Amino acid sequence: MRILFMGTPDFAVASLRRLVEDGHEICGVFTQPDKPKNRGHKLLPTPVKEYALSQNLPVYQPEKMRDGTALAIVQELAPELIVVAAYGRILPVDILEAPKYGSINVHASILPKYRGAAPINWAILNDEPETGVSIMYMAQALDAGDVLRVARTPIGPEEDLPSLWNRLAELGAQALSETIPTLADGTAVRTPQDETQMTYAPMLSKELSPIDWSRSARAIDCQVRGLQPWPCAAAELAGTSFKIYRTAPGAPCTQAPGTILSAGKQGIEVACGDGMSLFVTELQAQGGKRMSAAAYLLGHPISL
RNA sequence: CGCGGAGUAGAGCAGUUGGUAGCUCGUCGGGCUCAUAACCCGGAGGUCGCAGGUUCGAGUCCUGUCUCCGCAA
Repeated sequence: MRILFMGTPDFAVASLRRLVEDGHEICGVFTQPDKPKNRGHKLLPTPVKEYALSQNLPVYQPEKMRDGTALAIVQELAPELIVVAAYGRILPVDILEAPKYGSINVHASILPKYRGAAPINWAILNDEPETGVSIMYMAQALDAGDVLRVARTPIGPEEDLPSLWNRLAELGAQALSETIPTLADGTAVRTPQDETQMTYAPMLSKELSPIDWSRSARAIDCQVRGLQPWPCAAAELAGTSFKIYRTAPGAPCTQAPGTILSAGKQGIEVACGDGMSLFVTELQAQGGKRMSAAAYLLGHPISL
């Protein structure tokens, strides 16, 4: 099938790679413009752009989606289908409806749950037992189109975002690969989303970073696992601020939330709000590297 | 050239006004103990990111270069 692909991060690369491997004709790839946002003022291509160029696929990085130029490109490429995966932009309806088979999206949640920009993060933050990917038609409202296929996967009790992210990227690519033939032969089944069950997974921000030790140990652990690789959970311990990358369940305790109970090989044990403690086992100080709490303590002893 | 921090034993750090490199952990050997992630004794392990320069002498000063990281996005 003649496909126009749109995506930006490595999550999308998995799907694009699969389309290429499946032998589809990729007539073009849309990805976000390179932005000079990195340290040192460097322009870095998006992961999708990098992969597309390696495959000699034509890359387009329109600044605006609604000034007509993007639509003109789409019309010239004349795709039979548009596949979108984490593109990061809202597409106007005239683009969505341009191809013969319309436009479908790979979304990392079981719709109608977790519509929006950060579904994987929020699934972990909310301590969901499972999540998945949905392949759906794109409609005018955000992530609201009819669902074509769903694939589910359990979230491990200690799973962090990078792990789940990679698994869902592959799951999404697989589901996408399975869906496209059903569009071509007309066997695709469209299931409207149950709007009453809809929830949003809004974009993350640094405001989510600070750890509130009065929350339960489990909730904080989810916060730590779900906010990677950005913005990361953060906390001040013994007068120094840290990014917290990993924690482990502790034991019952009676001290006030936020109290440091111990600091040693097992990590830094902090009292939480539900009468349980939590071991901070992996962290990063400002300007420092990410390391185990035990290693950090060797050079920066914390006296209780 | 967006701001800033850092590169010293396997790991995390210290090293004052330049004078033959220390700490904690780990590691190896020995000991104690019913036992141990505990404790005691002893040992190994570093051309101090790289390249130049100043100096009688530089981890410590100067210049250049590479790499990593925090902020900001």
